[in-house]
Amino acid sequence: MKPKEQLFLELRTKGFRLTPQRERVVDIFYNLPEGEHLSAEALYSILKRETTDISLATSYRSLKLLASMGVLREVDFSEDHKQYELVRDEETPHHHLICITCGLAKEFESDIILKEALGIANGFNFEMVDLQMKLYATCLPEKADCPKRLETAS
Amino acid sequence: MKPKEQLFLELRTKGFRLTPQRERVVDIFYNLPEGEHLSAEALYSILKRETTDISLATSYRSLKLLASMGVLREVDFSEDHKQYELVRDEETPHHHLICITCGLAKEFESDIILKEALGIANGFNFEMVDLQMKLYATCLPEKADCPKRLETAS
DNA sequence: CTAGTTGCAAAGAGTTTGCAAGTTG
DNA sequence: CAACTTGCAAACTCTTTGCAACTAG
Repeated sequence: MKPKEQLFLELRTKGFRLTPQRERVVDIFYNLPEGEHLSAEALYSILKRETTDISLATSYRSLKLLASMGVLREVDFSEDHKQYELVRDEETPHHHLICITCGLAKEFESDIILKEALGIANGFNFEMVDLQMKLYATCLPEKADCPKRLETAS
Repeated sequence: MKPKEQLFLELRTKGFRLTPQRERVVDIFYNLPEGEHLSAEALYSILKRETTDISLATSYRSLKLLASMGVLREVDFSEDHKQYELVRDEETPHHHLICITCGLAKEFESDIILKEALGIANGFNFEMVDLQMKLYATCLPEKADCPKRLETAS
């Protein structure tokens, strides 16, 4: 992703201000392991936990702002919470495998799917803008790398 | 999809009752062109328009009930409204191409995508349960079969 | 300084639920 | 009739917003 300094400059250029809250929000996302996502609530509680004074409203506002600047992307697989992830520059569209047992979401990419999707959009006379696939699954009993699975397996 | 009579029988078997409201809801979905979806609000206003006395709450409740029986499926591409579609029996997982200009959703299937998804789930040691792909797109200027596009095109 | 930002609490949108009255089987 | 459903309105959840106090540049 773009260096933080560049992002901060971009903020100012657009007439926005670099507040401590925004700085921390950016930090959190830049340090988030690739493939992880945060909701406004989750972001809020992380920030609360680590001294940073922030309100839930500001958490929501920062996410919206950063998403509108193309720094974050809204992804929606947890039904009721919108989640946000960092947009990384090298990136090709990626998809999510969501464990219906524990809710864990893993990312993956696929050229085959991408190519097929482009072709399909074309066939409908549409131009593809974004692609999101959600693959709901349960982990197999033998290889239980899903924490919840171990609990429920009797 | 399964014959209405069978569905009604199934209702009774499970201790549910066949109320006029439920009967109409089922009718509406059975007569809906393949690939169309309804939200609770939309269903409610269709039913209101055509004499059937129904409340919004019952509209929500019927959708939930029918979804829990596997008659309807929840699909979520319009951000804020949950939509429901009829589950048709012959069906393979299908996907949605969503026009970001007018919101129109077209359905499509793809063996290639299905096969790829199965393989990927397997690679993660997961068993695929459901697959939903959302392909966001705009229609191409030359072939504007999207109503809104014509308006906005200056 | 002054325009942008924050926190708070109130307002909104979509959905669910408690309850008394009404229906189905 | 008894159990299930309905309509209504109130409650809930997630998110947005108005406003006065605050702050970055």
